[in-house]
Amino acid sequence: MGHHCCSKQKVKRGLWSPEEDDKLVKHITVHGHGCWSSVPKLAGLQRCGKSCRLRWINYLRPDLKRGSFTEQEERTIIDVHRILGNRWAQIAKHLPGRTDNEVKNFWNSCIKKKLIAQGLDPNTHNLLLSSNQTKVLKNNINASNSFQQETPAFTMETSSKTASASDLATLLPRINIPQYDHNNTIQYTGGSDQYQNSSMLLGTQQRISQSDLSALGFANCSSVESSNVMSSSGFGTLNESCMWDAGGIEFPFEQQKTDDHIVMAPQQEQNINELNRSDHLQNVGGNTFDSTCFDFDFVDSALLPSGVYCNVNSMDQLAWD
DNA sequence: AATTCCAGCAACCGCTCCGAA
DNA sequence: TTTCGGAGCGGTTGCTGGAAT
Repeated sequence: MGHHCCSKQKVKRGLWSPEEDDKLVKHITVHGHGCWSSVPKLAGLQRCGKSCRLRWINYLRPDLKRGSFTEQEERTIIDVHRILGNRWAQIAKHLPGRTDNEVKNFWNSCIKKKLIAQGLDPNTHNLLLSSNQTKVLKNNINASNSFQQETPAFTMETSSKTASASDLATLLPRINIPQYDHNNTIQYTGGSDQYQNSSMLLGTQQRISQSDLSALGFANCSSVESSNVMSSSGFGTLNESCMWDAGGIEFPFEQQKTDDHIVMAPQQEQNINELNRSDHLQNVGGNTFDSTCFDFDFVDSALLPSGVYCNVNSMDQLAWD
């Protein structure tokens, strides 16, 4: 059974030969792909258009990055996946030179297992807290003042302790994403428990209370300093000058201006223009960026029509949507 | 050395979305 | 408004090569 598009044609399936690759590359280099369904005929291939498209996108495209994933890329995948779920194409957009197929395979073959080994649910990224696991976790914490998981997905630096952010994931509803106030400084607000707070709120700074931490078993941890916050993109730090430091997680800011595929809805464009005019987006975490290097697919879940970040985390927002 | 097992990866399948007619 | 075809996406399959027995 072939594809719908080629059910009437006699097409070859399975692995591509170097000769076929060569024909496809030559054809696309000279003519572009145009309509994929016509590519095989024009290129002299006994393949269906769909197969040609996949071969080009996943293997033959000249801008593909080869080799294994870096730690930075791995962190990015985990981080974006936590927000977007199995939307591999969207995730791949944060990794220049990587394809959705590549990311998906890497997730299934590597990251998923790593997360499970850390006691994390790869779907929700929350702790798999069976009573036994909770017990083990608490024992580990009590056994060492400096609790640190092996190869944690993220870390959250406190004044003296480092805890896996994933372990704190259940605190999510209590922790807030940073936002920009009228003075162009980042604030984060109290309680995202609900959407009534979701419009243009600029609340007071908060600490993660000792009781919150204790509830998770972090009995020996000091309460998290106000300068440490978790955003929709994971954990980060507000440095002394109130600049957001994503702790190496840079994906929203790495998007290059060459991303000419970005298409904004008129409302989004207006929002971004407003942000630019009011200099809301400036040199955050040492990464200078503007609207053209920002991933709108990613931020639109956190961007209100008013053009102001709200304190609804992206997961909430996605669920809301 | 032969066989089995398994992880990683490339490719396929089937579905949805979107735009044109 | 409906239909149809192309493109894109996520899930799944199956092949391959290396490790284990």
